[in-house]
Amino acid sequence: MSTAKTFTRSACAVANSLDVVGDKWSLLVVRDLLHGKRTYGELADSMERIPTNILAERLKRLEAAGIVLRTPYQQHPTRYSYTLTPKGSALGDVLLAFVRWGKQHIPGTLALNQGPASGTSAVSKTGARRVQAKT
Amino acid sequence: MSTAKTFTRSACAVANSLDVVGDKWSLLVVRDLLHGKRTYGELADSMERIPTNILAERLKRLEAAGIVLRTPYQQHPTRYSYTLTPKGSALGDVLLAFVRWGKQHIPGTLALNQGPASGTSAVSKTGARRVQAKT
DNA sequence: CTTGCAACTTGCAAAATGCAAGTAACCAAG
DNA sequence: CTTGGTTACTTGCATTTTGCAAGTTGCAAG
Repeated sequence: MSTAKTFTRSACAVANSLDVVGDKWSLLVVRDLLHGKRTYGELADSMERIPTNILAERLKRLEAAGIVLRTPYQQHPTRYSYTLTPKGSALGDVLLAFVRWGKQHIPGTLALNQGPASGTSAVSKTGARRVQAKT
Repeated sequence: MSTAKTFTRSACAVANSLDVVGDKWSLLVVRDLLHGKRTYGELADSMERIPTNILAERLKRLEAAGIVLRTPYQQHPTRYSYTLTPKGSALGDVLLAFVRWGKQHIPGTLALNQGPASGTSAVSKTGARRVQAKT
């Protein structure tokens, strides 16, 4: 039998990848997890201010897809921490491709490059002028 | 003045890339254009059967974003052909990253690798059984 | 017993998606 | 000159997905 799924759209790897992470938020959550964020609250506090209901739903979907892992890190008020599985970390290459494309073709955008475990965090900018971060 | 846009969500290159191509269809259109499809009809006949209203809207958005170029290829009933700009072709790297990730982590998916201009078209498979490519 | 988190859930209004059908411009037959 | 075919879209909804705000739960501290 192997894993013979019936694909929703086609057998194309791109189409099926997009069915999992092809929306405006999923990859940003993965980005933040790669950056070392662990708790729901940290994820909700991202620059892009993801709505909390969307965050909750995405975490469930990503967990169901085997991309994130949810584990309790505290007992009494049971709280969970979110981390990436190997499958999730592998999306780093996709993120990288987006970063390179964005930096080269969307003036003013920048990238926070994360070191997988090292914690190195450099900022690189592109074209244009300074951009206002929110106060 | 340069190109000082106000970003909708943040200055992050990933976030802004996703604002342009972060949906389930845009990158599939780019994929097909990389594969050499040129006309509206050819694009509409993709494996994934994109609804025509969505295709029309995406082509407009991608054109507005400087990713595709619309040029008339015939006069009397004026018909247009769609091609990728350099900015659009550069998305090939993102597509490639998705292909690699999908092939490695979504069993059964496959990739039609396109040669940018060479027309070489090899098929590589992952896991599962053989899948029918279009004739 | 009232606050104050942290982590979600719920209630809609608004926007995006998808399916089916319709339209427009032109050509070729009958 | 009327019918039919082709290509490229547009239009009309029904359904689904967003997004904003506010509410809920578990527990600890004052």
